[in-house]
Amino acid sequence: MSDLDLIIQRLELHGHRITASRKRVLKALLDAPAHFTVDDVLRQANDVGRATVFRTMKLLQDLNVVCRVMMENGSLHYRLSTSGHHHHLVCRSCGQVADFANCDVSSLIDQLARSTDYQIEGHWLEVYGRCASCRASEPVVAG
Amino acid sequence: MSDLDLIIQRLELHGHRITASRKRVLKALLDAPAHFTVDDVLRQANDVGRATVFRTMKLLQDLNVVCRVMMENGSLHYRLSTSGHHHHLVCRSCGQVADFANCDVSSLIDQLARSTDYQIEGHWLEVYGRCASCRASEPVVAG
DNA sequence: GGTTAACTGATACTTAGTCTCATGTCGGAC
DNA sequence: GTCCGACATGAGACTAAGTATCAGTTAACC
Repeated sequence: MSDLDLIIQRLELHGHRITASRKRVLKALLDAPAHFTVDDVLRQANDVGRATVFRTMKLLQDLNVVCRVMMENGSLHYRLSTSGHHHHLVCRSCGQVADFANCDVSSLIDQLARSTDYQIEGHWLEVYGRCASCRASEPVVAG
Repeated sequence: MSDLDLIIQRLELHGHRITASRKRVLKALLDAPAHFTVDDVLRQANDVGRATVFRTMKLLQDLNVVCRVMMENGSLHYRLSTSGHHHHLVCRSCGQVADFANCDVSSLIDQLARSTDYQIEGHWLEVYGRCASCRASEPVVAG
């Protein structure tokens, strides 16, 4: 079963219709590079209306088909979502994104819950750095 | 020395001019509640131009006078910045924001650096939950 | 094939922020 | 004290990202 079929199945399972526009958006996503903007999808699936692309992206977020990556400049990118809860490690130089799921924030969370009297229910973590290949090609400035 | 004077000093120190518009923006910030949007500042300092308010807010970010808080709905709020590096704990019910600086993400960072071959240079963490008073007034639904 | 609720797309609108450029003004030099 | 240039301002046009509206279309179930 292809990735496309799997996503379609998930849509059906949640009572959403499989329409031509949705299929076109899905194909655009699956053909896209590792991360992309809504605008990239609009250009790729250029016969699908703007509003529909936005609606579809939101739907796919709700179904955990895609997730959002906050780039360091504040712009939002999207990415096919592999696992459930995970975070992103974004390369400042080339923009490459790596996922990580071993999110060891739980001890911090426990500590916070005790010290602040908040009941902690969620968190959003993005990590920025430079990937191996960028480090190799742009040697660190002596300091 | 007042908070206003301290900020003005910091502006001067970095070679920025102290203008009437900047002072009006600063007063609006200091009078504002714990967190606010650029729009709130615009309304408060309503004789200062839109572009100037945005420019001033950016300048104050660069000088670490204010910091940005990402609300869970994706909208950006601002907040007078107390310490240096810190994170926010946002109440989902009332929007109250608490700072925390004991950011114990370093072990996670070390772990990530080893496993991913990225050189980690920064991170952005926001934590969401419910504050003590909201928990008291809205008892948890049985489940 | 008919029905209908869900979906679509054109378009107008909103929000958040940037760009441009003519005009204004801070503050150091004299 | 006033001169002057670089810095700052504000009006308004523009951009980007997303939402709202609504008449028309269509998938899915019978």
